Amino acid sequence: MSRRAGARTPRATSPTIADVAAAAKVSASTASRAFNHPHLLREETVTRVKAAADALGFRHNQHAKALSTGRSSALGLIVPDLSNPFFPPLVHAAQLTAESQRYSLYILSSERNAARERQLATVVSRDVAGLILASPRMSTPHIQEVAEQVPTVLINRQIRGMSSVLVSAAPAITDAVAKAAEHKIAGIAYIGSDEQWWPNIERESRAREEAAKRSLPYRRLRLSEPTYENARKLMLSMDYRPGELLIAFDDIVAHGVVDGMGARGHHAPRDYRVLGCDDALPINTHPALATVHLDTRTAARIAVDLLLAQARGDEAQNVAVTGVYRRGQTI
Amino acid sequence: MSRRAGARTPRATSPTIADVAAAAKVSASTASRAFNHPHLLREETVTRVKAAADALGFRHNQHAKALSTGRSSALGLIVPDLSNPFFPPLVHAAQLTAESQRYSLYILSSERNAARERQLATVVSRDVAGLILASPRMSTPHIQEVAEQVPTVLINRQIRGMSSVLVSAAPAITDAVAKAAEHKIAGIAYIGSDEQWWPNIERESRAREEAAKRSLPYRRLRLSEPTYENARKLMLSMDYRPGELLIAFDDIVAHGVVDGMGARGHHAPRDYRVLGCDDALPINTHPALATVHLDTRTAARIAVDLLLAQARGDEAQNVAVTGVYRRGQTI
DNA sequence: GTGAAAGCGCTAACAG
DNA sequence: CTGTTAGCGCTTTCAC
Repeated sequence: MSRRAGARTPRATSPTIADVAAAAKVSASTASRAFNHPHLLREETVTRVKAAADALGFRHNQHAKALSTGRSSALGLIVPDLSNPFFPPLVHAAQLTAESQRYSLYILSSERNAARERQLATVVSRDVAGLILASPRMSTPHIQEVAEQVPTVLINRQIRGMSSVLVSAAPAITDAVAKAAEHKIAGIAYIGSDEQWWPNIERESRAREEAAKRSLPYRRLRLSEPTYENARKLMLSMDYRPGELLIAFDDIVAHGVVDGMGARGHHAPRDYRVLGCDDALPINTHPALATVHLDTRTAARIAVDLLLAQARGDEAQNVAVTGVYRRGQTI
Repeated sequence: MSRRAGARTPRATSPTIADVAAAAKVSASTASRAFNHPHLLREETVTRVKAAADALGFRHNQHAKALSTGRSSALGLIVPDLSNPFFPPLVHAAQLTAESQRYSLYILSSERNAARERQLATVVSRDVAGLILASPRMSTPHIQEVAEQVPTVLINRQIRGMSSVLVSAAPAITDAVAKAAEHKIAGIAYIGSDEQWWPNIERESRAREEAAKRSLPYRRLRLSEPTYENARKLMLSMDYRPGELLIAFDDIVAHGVVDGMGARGHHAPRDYRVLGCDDALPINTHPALATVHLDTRTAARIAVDLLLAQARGDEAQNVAVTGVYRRGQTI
């Protein structure tokens, strides 16, 4: 690490709406109205004010605006882990949607930690017009506490009376199992963490149901955290059952499975079959992983829309966005 | 997509500092001082005010605070692309560092688009106490324009007079080439985009220099965008040179290289060698990729520190954080 | 040490 | 249609 000195930069002071008003020879309220209620003004006045604003490079002070109106023009989005490739596209879509409605978006990452999640939610709830909790791990009472402070929308979690968007993998898991069952499958295993967390529960339940439906042996293999390394190691030591369909929590786990099994000399789809989930990795692998494609961008858009609707007083709504089975060579 | 109606949630109204003051039987100014200048108060008064605040669940209204003091307690961080695994750890570390200094952090993603980057910077610059531009693609004059509005720190870019943190891969590339040169290498190729963008330039320059230093043939293979698919396709059609060392812009490109070459029947390190960069993928692959590990968390911490220092009036500084060569089976 | 009063930049009644 | 006035919640001189 090396350091080297440099110069300092002077700071300009931004024009206020009073400056704009003066330049346009109107009062501050008229200038304000030109932006917020232009229909109340003569068209010529609006034009003149906006021209003056442009000339001065005026931008609203959002803090003053929020203080005055009592509502912020920012939304908050709390995600468990930006490093999980599931979230960045969701975040990005949320940001674009928010912007298109002239809101900005606070993105916060909770490190998959319920306590920190709650802390972030509490702190930010004071300053935003609404909050989106993506796959939250907080307790239901804590979420309700937050929702009392600020309009809140859930992604991948359901709580009575609250808006939510579920990104559902279950139907696609059913499709994948049907596909796998075109060959002989000896049983089904679900590989994920033990968490009581909606995405995990939904996927595990469906895996179990599919096994029951087909009278296949079912088992659940547990990971302390659903990481590549944990999955790979688990495969190294686990009881190998030829012809089993392994349903992994996500693509990261699935790749750990493939590599761990490979190290033991077992290869999909010859010796076993494996399904991933999310379809969000920046690289492909060989053999191409069968997975579930989840449209998180749509989910994010809907979440923002529901949030804004709720902030306007609309009722809570529940929406499900359904993933689709995406073929690969591992089934 | 299915919808179902639900109930609405009532909203509580937050206590103000006046409420706290009343509860503690002091004036608003005293209550304020208890938080901002406790040393001016009797210890007992501070305790009493804070107790009252806790009892009421008081949280400062950041908008009012920012308006009153003229400075926000939020920082902004603009990254080109959250979906690139290089950035989430950086973002996360920046967030933690900011929080530890009682700042919150606005994260914005520019979609690798210079115009949008500028727009985001302009809009947010009005509302934050400082701005970090990570690997910006904006023109230098545009960056300077932003820096006139708000304290700004650059990551992976250098501009005279501005603070910057460079996450340098070059020394590690030199190490990697040395390692590869323990075997016979027939030449060096750099595979990246054509962009005049610091990370790309730094890596390409070093690759070229290493070739010159060893009197090896050098070539540059161009990608329109540095994606997995582009790299894979390029490998399919490119002029294959046995024993060449391929230095990829990042790990994503490197994996495209490995897969494209694999499809042509060429395998590293037997037929060619390949180096990636970033070491941030959530999965490993076989053969394990030789890469450059970049400590983006440290870089982010330093960036936040420099930013806060600059906001306090310190001079601009330049810091380099150096990546290290990480062994793999592809060299 | 503490309180009273003014003001940050903006919006929203209320007049006219 | 537009200006005047008051006030959002907080900090900060300035008195006491």
